[in-house]
Amino acid sequence: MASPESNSAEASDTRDRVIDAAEKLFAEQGFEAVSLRQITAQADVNLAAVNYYFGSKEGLIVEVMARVVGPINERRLVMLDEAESEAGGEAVEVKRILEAVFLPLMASMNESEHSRKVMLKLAGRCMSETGSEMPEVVGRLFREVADRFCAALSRALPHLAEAEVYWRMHFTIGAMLYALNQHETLVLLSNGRVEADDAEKALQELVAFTAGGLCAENVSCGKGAGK
Amino acid sequence: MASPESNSAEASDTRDRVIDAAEKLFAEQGFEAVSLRQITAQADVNLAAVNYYFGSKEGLIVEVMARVVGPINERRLVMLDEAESEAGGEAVEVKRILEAVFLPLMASMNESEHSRKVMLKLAGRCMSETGSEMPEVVGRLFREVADRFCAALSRALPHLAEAEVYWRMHFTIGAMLYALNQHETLVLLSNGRVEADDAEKALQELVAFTAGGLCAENVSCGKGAGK
DNA sequence: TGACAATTAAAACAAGTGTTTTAAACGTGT
DNA sequence: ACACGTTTAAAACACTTGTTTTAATTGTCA
Repeated sequence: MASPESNSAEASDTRDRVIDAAEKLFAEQGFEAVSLRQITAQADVNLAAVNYYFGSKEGLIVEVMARVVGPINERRLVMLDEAESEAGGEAVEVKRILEAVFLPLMASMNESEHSRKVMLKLAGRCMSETGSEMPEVVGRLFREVADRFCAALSRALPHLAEAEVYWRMHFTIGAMLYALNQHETLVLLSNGRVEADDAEKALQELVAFTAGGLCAENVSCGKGAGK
Repeated sequence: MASPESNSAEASDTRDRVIDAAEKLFAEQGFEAVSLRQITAQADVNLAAVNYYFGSKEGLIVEVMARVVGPINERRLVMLDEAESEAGGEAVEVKRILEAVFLPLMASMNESEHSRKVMLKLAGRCMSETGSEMPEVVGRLFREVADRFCAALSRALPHLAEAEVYWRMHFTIGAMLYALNQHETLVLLSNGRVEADDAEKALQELVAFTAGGLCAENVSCGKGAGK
């Protein structure tokens, strides 16, 4: 009768193995595409363990996402705090805001060996899936960071109307997620001119592009202005 | 024995109804999430009709995608052709290249009444789904346009290395698709500061942002340059 | 009208899903 | 050593999926 979820301190071997396997498989194939039987087979664990430990498949998804995205968002807020206190009362410059968004994600990719592509695709997937495919609980994990960074951007870009800040922040997220999610597509499409696994370069390009987009005053650019 | 797919000229009522229903449902819920029973019920048609006319579910997906995305890509190429011939031998300016990418999509949203959100979500979905969820045939629909626009951008942005053009084009696509796919999220997140269904404004903001990103030389911007 | 093909309809199929149930094994504290 | 709660194991359940099969119906041309 007692729920196994209540004892959080005790480490169950099979419980962790389930989460590890789920993280890997979710990253590779998406939440819906992966079956509990795949997960439990990968974890070398009985099928019923998932419903025993997590209540349901959705419960497992929430657990996995929280473990992956929680630390990243924490570090994002820390970096933004640091930048804001360094700036005193002044607005933080756009470049630093963007780095506070991107760096923690990139860093967590380099932490563990296998986590590189896992985190990458998982993070990308977590927002490319819409509505019903994505438990609302997971969405809530991002609400706080989104609000904080929106406020910071508004201060850094006072020449933009409030709605424009939201638009551009939206585009920024899209650029980042698509870059993560479809990285292989880029490597393939560029015929090797873009190297795989060059996280350094990716971050550099991403910051350059999104900063340029966020700070843009108008669209006149390159060869002469429009007629 | 004869395959019904061979007679393309004849218009079968139920065949069209299946495609219409599938387009709507795929747009709302994604390719995998929609079952053939949902589609045939919506179309008021027998279940077996799908396999009869399209061979399989994947065959139906290809048909739907081709019908939606084909005309859009054709118009994109036409607009790029026009811009290039207008420019003579000169490079087309970035703003016009971007409009050639975005305008046909926006325009097709305003064509038919119901197609607004349908096309929107469908187009967004067509690239946010990765690998196995997306038949390779559909991906091929975009190969030609991608190559043409990459070449145009390379000419318009000669100061960028080739790899950088690919990176930034990638980010551009990401911004566009995310804007389409997660538009409701933006409306919600902005607390009404961003209005729904304002395609005009969306295009304007998208062009401004992506042009700024594509043309960016460096990331110094806003309040003072980085330390 | 009769025959033959194209189309629609209904039912069944085989496989896979998440979940639940029922037992067995394990570990721990008395 | 015994009993009790926790954890694993195996099977079954109820349901949905895409696909096939089998029949009935329709339409068209000779």
